[in-house]
Amino acid sequence: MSKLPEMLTIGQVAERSGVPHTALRFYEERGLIASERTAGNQRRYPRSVLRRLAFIRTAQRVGLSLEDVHDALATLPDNRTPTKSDWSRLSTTWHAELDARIDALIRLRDRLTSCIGCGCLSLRSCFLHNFEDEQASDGPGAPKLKPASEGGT
Amino acid sequence: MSKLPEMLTIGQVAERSGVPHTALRFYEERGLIASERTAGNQRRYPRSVLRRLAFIRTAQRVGLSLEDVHDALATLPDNRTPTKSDWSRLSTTWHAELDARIDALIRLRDRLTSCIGCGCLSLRSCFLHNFEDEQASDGPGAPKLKPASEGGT
DNA sequence: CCTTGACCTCGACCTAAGTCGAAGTTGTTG
DNA sequence: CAACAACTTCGACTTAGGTCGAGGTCAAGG
Repeated sequence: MSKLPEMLTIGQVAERSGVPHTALRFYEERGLIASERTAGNQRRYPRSVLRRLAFIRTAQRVGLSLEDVHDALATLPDNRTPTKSDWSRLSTTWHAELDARIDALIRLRDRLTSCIGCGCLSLRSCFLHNFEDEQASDGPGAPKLKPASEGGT
Repeated sequence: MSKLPEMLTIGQVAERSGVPHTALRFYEERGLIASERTAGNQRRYPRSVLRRLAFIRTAQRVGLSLEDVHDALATLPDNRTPTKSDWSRLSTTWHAELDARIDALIRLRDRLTSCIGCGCLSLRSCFLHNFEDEQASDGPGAPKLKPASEGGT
């Protein structure tokens, strides 16, 4: 272990993480990542930012908002590489979130499948037919329409 | 079964579906739903729009874009209540999509779990540690960042 | 007939998650 | 030290998915 540079420039981070430099500044503005500055005001990122970014991107891929991610990352320390227990704490939260999403997707898929498989030409008793009522029974005003992120507490 | 009204006003649809009337007009503009007009230019929706809306909202909940939904719904007939085979065709497509998403989520969850469970305090060999390299090996320029919709062909 | 509420269009505005370009500064290298 | 790539900020722009309000029309009841 000899030449691993301590701090990375924004360009290096962009290349290594696959995240555009514009997005990196954007994430920093949003408080998702942090950097130090050189005497000449240029950003220098610790290597740990790469792990943070991997986490952010992964979370996004599964449909979580940057705000959700921000909240989760807020539990990690800013100024040191996260320890196992830091990650563990975070992971536990996300595990539940992921479970919930997986569950919702599976239920949707299975209902769709069983409806189509059930042979009910009239669609009278099936999911697709009745779904409207389930929706309606949320009551008017209830669905405040955050379609892709019901996990955020 | 006597008094089911043939056509619904936008207000009725909004109430029954839980979708705000503003969104209904928006969806119509986007070609996701359709209406007829009265002599006085007011919208009248067939009851089947409720099923369409249920479908749209459900799809959104699992993270699909309105464009994806639009493409799917384009396979349904505009002018008659969809038959079983109409829905079946659509459902088949979505089944694959849902499977893919479920799979991605499960893999993420399990990797997260095994990392935390593995006891690797150094995080040296685990998912979170190595993930950055996976990301980087997509190559620069590869990730064009549609974080939540990699299913759209 | 007149009121009232539901409806119409249209354009402005909103959040999220960024991108793009201009104009100026830094850092590296011949 | 000059050149040039990489960096800086800032504001304008983008797409998706809508919301809001103004100003006008339609429909139903008294």
